[in-house]
Amino acid sequence: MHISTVSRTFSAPHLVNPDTRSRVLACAETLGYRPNRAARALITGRTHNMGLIVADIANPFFPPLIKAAESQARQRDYHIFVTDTNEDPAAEEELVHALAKQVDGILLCSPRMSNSLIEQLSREVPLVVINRQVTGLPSVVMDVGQGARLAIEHLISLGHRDIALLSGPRGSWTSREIRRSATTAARAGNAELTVLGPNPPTERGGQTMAEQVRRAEVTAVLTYNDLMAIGLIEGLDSLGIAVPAEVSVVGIDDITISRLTRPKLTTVATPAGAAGRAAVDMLLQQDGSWPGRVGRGATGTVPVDDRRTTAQVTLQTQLVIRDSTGPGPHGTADPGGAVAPIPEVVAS
Amino acid sequence: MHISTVSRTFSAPHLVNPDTRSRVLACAETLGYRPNRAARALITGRTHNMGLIVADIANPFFPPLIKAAESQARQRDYHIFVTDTNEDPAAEEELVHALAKQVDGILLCSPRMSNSLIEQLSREVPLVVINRQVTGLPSVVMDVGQGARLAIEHLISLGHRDIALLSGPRGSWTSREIRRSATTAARAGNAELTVLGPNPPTERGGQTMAEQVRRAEVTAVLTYNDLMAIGLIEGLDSLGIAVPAEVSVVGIDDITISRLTRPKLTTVATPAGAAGRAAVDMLLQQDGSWPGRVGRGATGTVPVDDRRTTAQVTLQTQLVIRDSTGPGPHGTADPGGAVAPIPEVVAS
DNA sequence: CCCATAACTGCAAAGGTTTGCAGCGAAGAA
DNA sequence: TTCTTCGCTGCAAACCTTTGCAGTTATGGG
Repeated sequence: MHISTVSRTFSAPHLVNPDTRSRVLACAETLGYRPNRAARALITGRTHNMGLIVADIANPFFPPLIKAAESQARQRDYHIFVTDTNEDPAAEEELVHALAKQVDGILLCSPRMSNSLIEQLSREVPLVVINRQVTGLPSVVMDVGQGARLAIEHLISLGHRDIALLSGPRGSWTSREIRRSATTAARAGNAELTVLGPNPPTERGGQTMAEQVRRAEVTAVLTYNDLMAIGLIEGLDSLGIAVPAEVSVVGIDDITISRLTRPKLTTVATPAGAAGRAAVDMLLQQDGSWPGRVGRGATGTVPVDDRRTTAQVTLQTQLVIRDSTGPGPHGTADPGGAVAPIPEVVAS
Repeated sequence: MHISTVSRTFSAPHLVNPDTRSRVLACAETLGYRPNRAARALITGRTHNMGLIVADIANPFFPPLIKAAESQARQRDYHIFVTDTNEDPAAEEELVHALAKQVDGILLCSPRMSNSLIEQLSREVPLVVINRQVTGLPSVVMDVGQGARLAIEHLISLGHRDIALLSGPRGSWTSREIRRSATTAARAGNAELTVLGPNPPTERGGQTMAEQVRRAEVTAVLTYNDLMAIGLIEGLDSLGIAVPAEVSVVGIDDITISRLTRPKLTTVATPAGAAGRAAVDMLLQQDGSWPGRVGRGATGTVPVDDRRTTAQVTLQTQLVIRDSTGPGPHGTADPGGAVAPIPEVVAS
């Protein structure tokens, strides 16, 4: 019995006689043999792994995305390797290089690198970016612009005119998007928007800004994410400022705990799970157009414009009104009841 | 210039003439060449990757452990691939197999598999188990037994005599440990311990148990982890039962949010970061005794007793008293002030 | 009975790197 | 000068699969 027969029993079972096949399998069983995926990858050019690089695994925003991506990948017979960059752009680049040859593609989630660096890296390994738009690269973004607009409009309808925005980390596309959208929404509603930041996107980041929020003399705050909102509420609390009685706070993400803190957080829900699934599928689709075992191997790169599709998926967001927002100093402009839920929608 | 020279430039720079070396480097730069780690692994038998399998990445207990392990590994020039099993033992086994040939070893964190399966798998790839003890395998455990004892003693000192334990998932070594220790501690203090479970180790798992906790007519509850404690408090709240006025609740883990909920959670702090670092180091140490490129390759397995060291690291835990525990119906037996902090200690 | 076809199986090259061994020239020692 | 030694580089095998091609045997049609 030849090695190639063994190989075929595992990778193309229909090509081998059922008898032989079961003999091989029995033998493999007793020997504890399993095909070496690394060696297989060497020749097929397909590892059946994909990488997922996130900024901070401890941020509760990511786990649902990760889990959704993992289960989607599993269905497609792929495995996902997750790694964490500690919000460090340099670590991001290094990880892409390290993963490049061990995976068939990488999901870049909320990358902090520059656009040009991302484009450059995309010539080395297929990339899909999440929460960012890079020309020529497939991406899935959650429409935080719309979410920020809804949040600001909600605050304005509650009678708030002096609003602060706690922006996110430098290099975050999402943060820029929120800022842009919040600014225009505030202007449209005759409200003043004070931007405070950039800040680390963590609970601590929000907590330490409480003092500055007080000094800014605003009656409402929109934060880059829920973690900062929760931290801010905590910080305001220890300054003796009540939420929402004196200051209203809106977060973004709708992480699990935002339902568990007191007051429960008003926030913009982002469809993290859907984003993870969509990103996996986009990567798999793009992957088909990459050189498998053909091409120049290790040094083989692909001209950016050769890509079949550079689809952009946009996922809708949705305002969830809970207890951290209340009427502003000028009284409520309208009752501000619960906003009709907006269905999760995929556009391209 | 020969390929082997290029190879040496990257893997053994001191063996090549500085001039040649820089010429190679320059050339590699312009060509965008980087050594193919998969191919290298094929021959050296070392991938410089390690796997980390956790039960549920969305459980805030894991991220600090993951991050600590990652940074420790990075210092040792290793990368960590994290994967999630959704609390599913079958997924655990499958992942070990999938990872086996792509990593130099695997960290099994809170595995739900049977001991015998773990031992069997350990013949295929080096394994270190976290939060579990498996004979013959290196492991790092947090002393939750001690933690549970401290928690029960704390409750008893507050005057509680009827205490419930919300146990964790089936197959969890930690849960058995907690139960064992809590039982003896309760008996020693003349308290009655009612065990309720097994339960999914999530917020929902705690929330849905509120009704049963009420029926059990206890005045205090120890839960398998913080997530369940938070869920339980939520559930009791919606039943109109006040914490800690009517029922005291103690969690285990001291996850970040336990400081942010109201009331702030009394809990047993576990040194997750230290555990992650210790596990990485143990794996690296064990790794030295494994057959690299020698041995029978794909089918090569190692007799369990050939292991150099089967060290067991135990990390101390610590009770953190916050606001979710208060005096029981019989009054406080002692003032129950803050317990002196126990330093993080590594024993073997 | 012969030929075409089908169903398997064996052969060998390829994929990118590492590494023991041998070769080569230069420098130093005798 | 001749012999060692040293520093560097080239050669080729090996790692474990996959896969196109060719070979073998059995089967069915003419």
